[in-house]
Amino acid sequence: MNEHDIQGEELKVTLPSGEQVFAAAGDTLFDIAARHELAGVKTAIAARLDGEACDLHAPLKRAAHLSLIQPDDPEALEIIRHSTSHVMAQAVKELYPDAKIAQGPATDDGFYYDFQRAEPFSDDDLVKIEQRMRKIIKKNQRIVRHEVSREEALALFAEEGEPYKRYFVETKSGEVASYYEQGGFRDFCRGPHLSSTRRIAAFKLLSVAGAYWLGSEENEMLWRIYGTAFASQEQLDAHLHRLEEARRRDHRRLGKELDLFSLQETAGGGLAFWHAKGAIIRQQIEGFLREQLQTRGYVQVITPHIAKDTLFRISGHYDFYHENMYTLRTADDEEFVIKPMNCPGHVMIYKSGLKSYRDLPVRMAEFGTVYRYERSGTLHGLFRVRGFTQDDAHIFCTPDQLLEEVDDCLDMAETVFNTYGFRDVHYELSVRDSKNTDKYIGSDEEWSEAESALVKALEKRGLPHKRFEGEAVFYGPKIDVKVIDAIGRPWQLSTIQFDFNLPRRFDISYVDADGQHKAPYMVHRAIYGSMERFFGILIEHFAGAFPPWLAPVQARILPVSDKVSEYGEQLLSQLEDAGIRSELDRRADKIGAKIRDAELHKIPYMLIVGPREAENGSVSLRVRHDGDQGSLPTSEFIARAGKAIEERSLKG
RNA sequence: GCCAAAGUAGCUCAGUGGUAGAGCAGCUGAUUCGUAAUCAGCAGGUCGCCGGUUCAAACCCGGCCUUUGGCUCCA
Repeated sequence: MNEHDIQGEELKVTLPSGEQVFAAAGDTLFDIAARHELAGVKTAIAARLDGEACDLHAPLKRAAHLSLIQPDDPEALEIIRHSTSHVMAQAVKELYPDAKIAQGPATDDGFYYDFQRAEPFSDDDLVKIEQRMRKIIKKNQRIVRHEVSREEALALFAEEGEPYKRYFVETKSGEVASYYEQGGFRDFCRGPHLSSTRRIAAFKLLSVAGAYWLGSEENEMLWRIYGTAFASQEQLDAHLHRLEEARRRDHRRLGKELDLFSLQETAGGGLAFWHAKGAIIRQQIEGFLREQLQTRGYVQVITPHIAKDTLFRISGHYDFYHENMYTLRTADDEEFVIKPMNCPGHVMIYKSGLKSYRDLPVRMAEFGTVYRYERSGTLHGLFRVRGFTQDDAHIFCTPDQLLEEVDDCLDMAETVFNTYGFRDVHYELSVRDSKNTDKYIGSDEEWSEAESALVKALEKRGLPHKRFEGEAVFYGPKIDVKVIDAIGRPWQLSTIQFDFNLPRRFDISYVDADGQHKAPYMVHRAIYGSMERFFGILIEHFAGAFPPWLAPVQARILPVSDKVSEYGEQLLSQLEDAGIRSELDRRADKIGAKIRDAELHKIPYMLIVGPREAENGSVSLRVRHDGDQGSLPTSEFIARAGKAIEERSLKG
């Protein structure tokens, strides 16, 4: 901030090796690095001063630690992408001078830039813009940072006719505004950036979409162009390959192909129909969790789907959740609400009798189906629906039971995720904004007690977590759990969430050892979250190739010819008796075709039978993806498959 | 909800104003076959819906419905 003109002054620079050298103030970081022959000067994307990324050609202003950011550094990607977005904006301005630039940040997996323009951008335009970008990159234009006063920046963008940029200068700039320039294109930007356009090694424009200015529906809609960039063509190709892989695994596509579920236009959007095969999977994932509930001391309850508005007026949902709720009016003019949440119902059950401290903790679970109105544009396969079933539970406990309860929730989540093969799990702790405690319900004591239970439970289990200040909802702190699927995508599944609001609103209590009525702590927790969404995630995680315990059809018998069809029928009933979900391929196809069909249906066990097997009561086992396993007695196969199913193992 | 794109057989998709097509799946028949596609035949469509233009519309125009990609992650 207060860097005075210190041109020429000798400043101490600490190199990554620990060596300390002197450099003149005003020397560029690149020159200093080059002079002292820092490793990778030529390949560096940017520099790092005291840990903070900055331009390679930024002038040295103070004594600092200096290091270089290389292309494989995670920070490098953000810089590469941000610079690519500027080049894209430059290309757009060159091709379509009437376009106004809005904003163009790097994102998690690429970048975008928003433009205002009378005409939308077409796919053909994207191709043209890409070509122009390549030209700009080839020209090796220097990307130069300028620092000017706020007023100069305002004047500059006024002159360029860029109202959106002016808005950003007005709202975001301090006394000094920085802008970057390359090839005559100027963009108000904090940086850092690449030193020249040539440094962009690999990029691709992906799509165009409408996006509201500042994300608000009140505002006009701008055109957003999405793209991505990487440090090398290989990395870009790998990324595009991942996108392709994600498309291949798309649960909407697999759901149709494997006859698992559908969404019916006639019934309305966002309502899932679980077909027979999908329903089998649902029963398995639900049954697994019910076993967990059983062993972990939960009670399982069932609450009504609709309730009088009164219930949701008490809970407060009627007021702050009204626009997401479906309501009904009866002939005798009573209002009913289709439940958007299970918690009020569970609180009513808790409240239905006097509770002693000896009754706590009460762990109340329900696969509760809720309906929430979502705007049509937000619906997305099974991931965003209007009707879904939560594996919901509410724990009512005393303050000294908190830690153990949170710990058990984490333990349950871990057990469950292991079973599905989610090895990589992230924990996120959201706490209140300590500077602004007014907007939260609950006492300071409750908040700190709850937070400490969450933190201690995580620490006790040795689970690293990220902490988000001010991210808690108004009624309590929470832990969100994210899992990483088979192709590296994160999904937020579980949540463990304190609620200081509902116990107050419903005025629930327990009688403590001292005879006093006290308010219990209340914790919401879900492991899968929504059964629909979790199902969608599982379909994509397994690419439809479910492990034996989940597979709707676990084994398919493939007779080599109808000479052994009788043996096939006999085998089918034998397997069914053993509790293995099986099918018999009675078609007159050749064995290769039957195998192909079974593989495409992703059936875990294929049992090929011919005269040899019929002779001695055996099967020739073929395991999905792994191929021929040779012959074995039927009883042995039943034992093997039975074990894999019983143990819920991921492999056959 | 808003913006863009799309909607043709169960599925994937051709079809730019003149008799609606292919592959796969399905059915029938032949083949009786040993680890990812045997051959032949048959059947299958109000071209999302409603209206308009035209001698004539899957195709052009308008409206609606649905789906898809998006809708402030540091300027």
